[in-house]
Amino acid sequence: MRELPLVECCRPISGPALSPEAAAELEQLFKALADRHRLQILNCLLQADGESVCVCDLEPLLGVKQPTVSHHLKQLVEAGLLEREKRGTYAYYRLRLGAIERIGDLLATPVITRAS
Amino acid sequence: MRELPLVECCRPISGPALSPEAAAELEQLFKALADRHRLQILNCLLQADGESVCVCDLEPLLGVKQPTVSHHLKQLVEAGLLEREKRGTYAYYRLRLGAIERIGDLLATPVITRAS
DNA sequence: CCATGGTATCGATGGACGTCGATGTGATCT
DNA sequence: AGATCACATCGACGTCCATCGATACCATGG
Repeated sequence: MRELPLVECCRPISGPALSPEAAAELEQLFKALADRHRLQILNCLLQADGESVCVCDLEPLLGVKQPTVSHHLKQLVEAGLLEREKRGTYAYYRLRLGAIERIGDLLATPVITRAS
Repeated sequence: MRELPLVECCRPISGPALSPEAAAELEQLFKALADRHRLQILNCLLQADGESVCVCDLEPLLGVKQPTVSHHLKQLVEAGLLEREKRGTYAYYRLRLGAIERIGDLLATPVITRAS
């Protein structure tokens, strides 16, 4: 039979544990970041200093075909990280303000870390 | 034929663009975070305030079977986020110092963001 | 030394995801 | 209007991954 272990295990999870719903939400955000091509897109947009970038320029940078680029851009938009703007036949994408900072905040605040 | 677009697109990518290798490395880290159960494990360990937690206590918390818990813990160890310590028949896991902070740093430093 | 209990590993299965050719859509130009 | 170009969507294919039952491993207890 089990008695008290050497160290107190995961206490009754007092306080604001990460709820399954909140965990699923965070999961979605990190999934959007968990792809090398999407990371390169974000890096490119960050270097663009807030300016917009069109799809045609990302294709040679990433080394994938155009449908794949569009696919990744859509993922990032749906994750709330990018904004889309159409000018003529071109589609321009830019970072949503504070998107990256929001991620950093999530790691530094009670959402994932302890309560205090 | 293409002429100059309305806004200068992704400039010749001057400076420290995220290399494919660096992007792949970052991808691995975010993949480790892109799962609700692994996020709950991290949250639990953060609440444990640096103390260790054994597998048996995570099983009911996550609502998955023991092999699945071990699988996720292994993922987190391989990602460099957790450390494993065996005491008797129990296996205890704890956060590697500065693991979470390192993630935050990645988002705030030139690795992903612009050079300056 | 055998039984037991906690964990790790293996193998199979079902679902999610990245990729790209083909096609659709909408705007620009002649 | 027809042609062309940029981009989005669709459908299919291959691969990766989370999950869990079965089993192996290992330390402890009787």
